[in-house]
Amino acid sequence: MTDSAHPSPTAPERYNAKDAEPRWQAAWAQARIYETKNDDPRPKYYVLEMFPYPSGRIHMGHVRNYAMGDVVARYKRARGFNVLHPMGWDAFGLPAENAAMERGVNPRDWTYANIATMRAQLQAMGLSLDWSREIATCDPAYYKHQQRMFLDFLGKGLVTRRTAKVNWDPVDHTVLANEQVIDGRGWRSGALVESRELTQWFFKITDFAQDLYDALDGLERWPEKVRVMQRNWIGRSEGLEVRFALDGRDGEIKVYTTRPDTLFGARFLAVAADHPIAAQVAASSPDLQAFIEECRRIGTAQAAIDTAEKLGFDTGLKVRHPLDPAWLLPVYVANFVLMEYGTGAVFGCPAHDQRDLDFSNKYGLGNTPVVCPEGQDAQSFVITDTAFDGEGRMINSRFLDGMTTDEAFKAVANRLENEVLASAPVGERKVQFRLRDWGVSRQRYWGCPIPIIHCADCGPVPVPVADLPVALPEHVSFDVPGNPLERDEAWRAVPCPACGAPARRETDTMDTFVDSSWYYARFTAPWLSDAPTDRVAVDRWLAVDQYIGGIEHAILHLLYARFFMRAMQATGWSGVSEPFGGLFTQGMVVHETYKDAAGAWVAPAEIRIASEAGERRAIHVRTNEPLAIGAIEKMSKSKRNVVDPDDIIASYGADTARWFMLSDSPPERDVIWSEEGVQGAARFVQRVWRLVSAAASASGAGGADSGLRKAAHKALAAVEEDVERLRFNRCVAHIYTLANALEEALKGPVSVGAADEAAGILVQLIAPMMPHLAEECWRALGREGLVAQAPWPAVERDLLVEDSVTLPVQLNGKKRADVTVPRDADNATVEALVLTSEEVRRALEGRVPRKVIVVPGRIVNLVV
RNA sequence: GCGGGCGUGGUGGAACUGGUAGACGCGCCGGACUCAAAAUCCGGUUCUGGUGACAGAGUGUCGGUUCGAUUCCGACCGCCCGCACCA
Repeated sequence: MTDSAHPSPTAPERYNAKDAEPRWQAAWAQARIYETKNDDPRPKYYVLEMFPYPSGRIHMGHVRNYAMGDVVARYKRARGFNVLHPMGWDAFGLPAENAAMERGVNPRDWTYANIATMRAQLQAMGLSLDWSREIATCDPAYYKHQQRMFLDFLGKGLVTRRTAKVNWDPVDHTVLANEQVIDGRGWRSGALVESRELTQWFFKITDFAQDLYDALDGLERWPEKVRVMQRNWIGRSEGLEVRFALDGRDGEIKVYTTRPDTLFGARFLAVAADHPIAAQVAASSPDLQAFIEECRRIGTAQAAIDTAEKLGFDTGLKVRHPLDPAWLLPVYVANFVLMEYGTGAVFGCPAHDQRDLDFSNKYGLGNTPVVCPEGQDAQSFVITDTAFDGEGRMINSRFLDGMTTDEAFKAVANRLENEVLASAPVGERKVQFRLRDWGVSRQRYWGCPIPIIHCADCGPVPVPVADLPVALPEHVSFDVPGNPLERDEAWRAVPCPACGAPARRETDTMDTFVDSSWYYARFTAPWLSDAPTDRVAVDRWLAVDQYIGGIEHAILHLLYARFFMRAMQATGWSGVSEPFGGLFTQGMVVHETYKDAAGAWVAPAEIRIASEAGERRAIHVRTNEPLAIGAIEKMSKSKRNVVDPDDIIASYGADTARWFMLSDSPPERDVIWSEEGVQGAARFVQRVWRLVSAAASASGAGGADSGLRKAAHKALAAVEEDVERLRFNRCVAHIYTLANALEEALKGPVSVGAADEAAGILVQLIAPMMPHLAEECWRALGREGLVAQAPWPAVERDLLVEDSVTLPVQLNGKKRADVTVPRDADNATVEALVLTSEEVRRALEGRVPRKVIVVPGRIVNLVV
């Protein structure tokens, strides 16, 4: 350091992150200390952050995510675990194709260039990653195994091909899974999705619906919020499927209901617009045909559903009530009935379902209340425009009258299961799920090819395993919209593996969520070329002990991965069914927004913060123009409130960025990135360096050092507890407290031993968060080797126990005094000491306590 | 509408299973060092009254349980998130 104009002989040098960080990164890489061996006998710990899409550059969200994971990895390593902490790239996806279309680059070249940039950025963060296990999902060495598993799943009946109504994204020109449609719009493009009938490959996630639902209860280390979301998405319900016979003609309509108890309240039947019965009637009714088309038109625009009125069309058909063949019910086609759920038909019970009531009131179908709330007089119980959907006693329901809703459910189910219509039971108990099968076909180039060959004679034929991978053709053009694979005749034309006749390859590729559904399993043995997984390795490492990522994957990725593990288990590629034992969803990185007088957004890099009359003001660096400070929002290009990690690392160093990320907010909440906060973190980096330097050169001949030792071990114990629970902001607070104590101690006489011990503990406590600074300090203290390899220090429990304890004394719940008592004094002794205390006697003003409550070690309350 | 969560100083947030509310950081105010700046250090910082020790009030609002409530219960107000014609 020679940049100081007036170097002081006593002032220690400033810590230079720019010099130290690359130096320690090189030292770690050279010692290969983060490379993990599968045969290491120590207990395993698998920590994983959701791998990034190589979009070009890392952003602050990545910094936060990976900083958290790295703290856990480094801490667990110090605690003696064999830690697996790998990194890879979720490398297939549309942005690569968009870049190809806009700039004429090859998607592969674009992706790998981004990977190179982002890998360098992650390395500059000093993450303790095992780069020897790096994988990219666009590598044929990866997706070949995915194709293999696709074929295995197909063999097990877990993959099917069928024609179905699917969500079509007109902007991205591809199909989307149900999970990828948010509020009727594509999750990436934001375009309103359209409904199209296409032949698609599906993963039969519904085969595991019950297990995926039940196993959520066992995921105790997942946020409750995510479990609730998955439960709702799977949407389990128990009910009865009831067959209604058509009157005056052959046929029946199947209805699924969760309320068979209300069957005597039925007033009508309604079927979906695309129900077969509707089509039959429409064949001879142009009016119904027009109505069905109207429903379809409205139905495609999901957003219209909220405002859409309940509309129906009377088909003229009648069905017989299953509990009374003489009772006829009209059949409507209704716009609110979904073909996709249940049987596509419902029976309408207006009194006990709001939607049915609205419909009934509109078409004058009336209602019959059949469930009377407890405590309500049955005679006067009338429904007008608010349906009653609670529980109660059955009324107007013949043999059910007087039963509870539960009893009535069972009674109806039992009777209809034993009633016969056309040689089959009228009713059947069924469990329904909202979850649909996962459509994985995507009409895009930059994805994993589906390993199927279509033959005119043999139909879809699996590609033989020996022929895998089905690799993407390298030279493709994007000058025409759509999937270039469809136009690549040289790639498409292949002989049928079954009969040898000329055939053509499947041109759809797999949803990129397939790629990310098993990468964590691949990390356990990524070098394997002849199989997706090594059973010994995958069974040993999984489940991932701590998975960290954004809440936006609560359903998508986290549900798909749970399915995929089960499918891998069914095909022998894993012995484990749950991929992630512990899940943590971190909050976003947000930032203030700034606008100039003209209303244009101004980036944080272009402003400085000044304070005038005690008020924060934003000033434009170049023009000195005052700027309006706007709302705090998620970092986004459109609001220009983005801070580039590279800039922060260049000016402050990675440790400062990591420390600030971890310090300011609880990790599950959003963190506000602020210039003041970063500067605070940078100040602390220098302060630690100064303190450690001072401790290293301390030469005091002893003194009252037990306070310092206590502070060090208290901080150590507290950090242990909080880092285990990922409460990094509290770890930071404990570390500050220790730094304050050390600084205080170094001002007076202190023993060299105590100062050295406390400084050593301080360095080890910061090491998981600020690894480079910690190494530099470790060396300054004269310790051997790398702090990254040093075992975690042991807490001396004796130091945590105080000999005497100062108890607050309350009078009627208000604190009036402090009284110091021996630690192990019994309640009577404490009471005596308190009552003789001068302070307490003054506060009592001669009154005698009616009651004395002593909570050992905590508090004393006197009631007067 | 249904489900989940949250309301604490100027600010981000602490407070273990009911036991000293505001730890720790940021900001701000005052001071020291300096020709000056940066850096650093010292003191203060919930509100009200008082020079002061101290007194009173205080965790969205109202009520309850308790010796004692940010914490438990009830009602209400506000905010955030998820789902939403699911039969």
